[in-house]
Amino acid sequence: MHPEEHEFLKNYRLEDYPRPSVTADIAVFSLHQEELPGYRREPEKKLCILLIQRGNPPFKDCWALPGGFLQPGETVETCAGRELQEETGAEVRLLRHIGIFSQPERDPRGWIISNAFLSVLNQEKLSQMEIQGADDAACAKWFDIEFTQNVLTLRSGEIVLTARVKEIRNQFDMPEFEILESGGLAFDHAKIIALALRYLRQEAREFRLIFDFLPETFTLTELQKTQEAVTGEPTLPANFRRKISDRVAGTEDFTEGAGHRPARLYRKSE
Amino acid sequence: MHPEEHEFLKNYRLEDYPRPSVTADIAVFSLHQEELPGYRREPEKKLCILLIQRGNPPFKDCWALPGGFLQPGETVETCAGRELQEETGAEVRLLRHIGIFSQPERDPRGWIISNAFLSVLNQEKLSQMEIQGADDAACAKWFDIEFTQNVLTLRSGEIVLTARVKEIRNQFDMPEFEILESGGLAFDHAKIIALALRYLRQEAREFRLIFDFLPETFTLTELQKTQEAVTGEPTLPANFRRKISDRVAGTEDFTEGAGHRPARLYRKSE
DNA sequence: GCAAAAGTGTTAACAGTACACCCATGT
DNA sequence: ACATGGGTGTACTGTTAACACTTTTGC
Repeated sequence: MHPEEHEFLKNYRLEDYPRPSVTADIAVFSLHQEELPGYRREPEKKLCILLIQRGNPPFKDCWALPGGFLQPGETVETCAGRELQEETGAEVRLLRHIGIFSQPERDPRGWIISNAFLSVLNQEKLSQMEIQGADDAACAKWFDIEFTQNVLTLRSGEIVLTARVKEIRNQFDMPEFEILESGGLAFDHAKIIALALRYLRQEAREFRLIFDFLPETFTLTELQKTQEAVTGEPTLPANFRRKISDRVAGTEDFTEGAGHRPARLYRKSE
Repeated sequence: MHPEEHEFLKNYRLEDYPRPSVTADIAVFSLHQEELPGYRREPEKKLCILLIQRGNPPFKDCWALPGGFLQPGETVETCAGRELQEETGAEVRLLRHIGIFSQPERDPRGWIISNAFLSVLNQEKLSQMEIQGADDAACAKWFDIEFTQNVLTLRSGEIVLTARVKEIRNQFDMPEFEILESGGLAFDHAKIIALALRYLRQEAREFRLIFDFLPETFTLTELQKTQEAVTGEPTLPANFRRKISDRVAGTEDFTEGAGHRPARLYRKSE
């Protein structure tokens, strides 16, 4: 650095200008298995999302996405990874930045802008996982997701959260969701969830991100059911197999004891 | 709001925690016409980007994307729109958020995180436009863009800026560009430009964002040449016309005096 | 006439859809 | 035996790429 530059920087005071607080909020998706009657039947897979019940105002007792404040020395990605790891105890392998939410009045505490991330947790880890209580001892739960005709429904046992949204374009033609009605969800998190879900579904239709729900090796039917659970659209098995064929590599292992012909196990290729 | 919540908020001090400065930086693209010899020839279109020469340290005299600090009461989108409008004098109709850059050491002035945006300026306005000097009286120029084999070359008259980059995935599998070499570009702006360009090309291949380079009505050949200039890939006219046919609506107007058969003018449909 | 762009038609290759069919297994 | 998922083949349809060809203008 030139001496001139050094001199300039010494006199430069970022603190003289107002600054916002910055957070990372993460929409973490996973799959929830539901056993079906009949010893041969494959369990049904359902898409679910992790939410945390707020222990403090604002939006006390409402449900919110896991997340937290950006700290000095970290990037927004590492912040998202750290917060999620603290919350779930699981290693975070995948993040996607899906938007930034900076409406001035979005948080009653003041000027707080949120980086929204998408993540996917391996189903295997999910079942082993003990969800850690957050720092403020609030409780965390996985909610099954339904999202049709602009109505988002989240269910966890007795708890049912719903939100009605509308897909719009802002003044700069950017795609956004507007909240028409929201019950039980904190802040603008219904918007974030809707956006994350739209992103995830788009990716899953193009055979991306679906591998991250499953263990290292899997059967093609498991992979297909995963795609169907995420997108909400059924596929014909024969066609799915052909389209996926150059994205997977077969192993020499097969499933056993399933009451039907053994299935070859595959892994992601490339 | 409950009285309890109100009480809590009164005692809550966001200022007690460290906060970063937040900026919006915009990669604005447009087309630059180049006349060709022969009275019948269509002028060649070249993709270009607006850069501003920094008048102050850090990176004094280097070239940077237009942008500025987020101010209280605005969203990052309106900040980007405002900064760009101040810089170019033109109305900003389109923005896309393409990423957030928050490496702690990215700006020597301190903790500054940047929201990267993509925008497109109508070619018509570009030719009328007098580029305004920035507040710090630095100069702004349009640079022609080349980006092949991971080498980014920006040219404006005598000035040539080059950067060598590499597309990588970070620890969370997020796509990123790493700067291997960068001459004359400030901060990490080579990364941002590479990411914006990749995004723009992807969109243009799928017939999006290309309309924003042109006036309300245009000929199909102009639209095709626009797509080719952006993606860097040639197309066969007959095939282009078929694929675009349901995204445009024909008008009753035709071009005149071009030295060849008149072309129908179209507008974007839907 | 001629060069340039405007615009239409044709074909072969390819990808996507729907469906029929056989295989292998545990109870 | 049979229900269930594993897996292959095939006919049909729509999309895409490549190329040939005609039209219309200004000089």
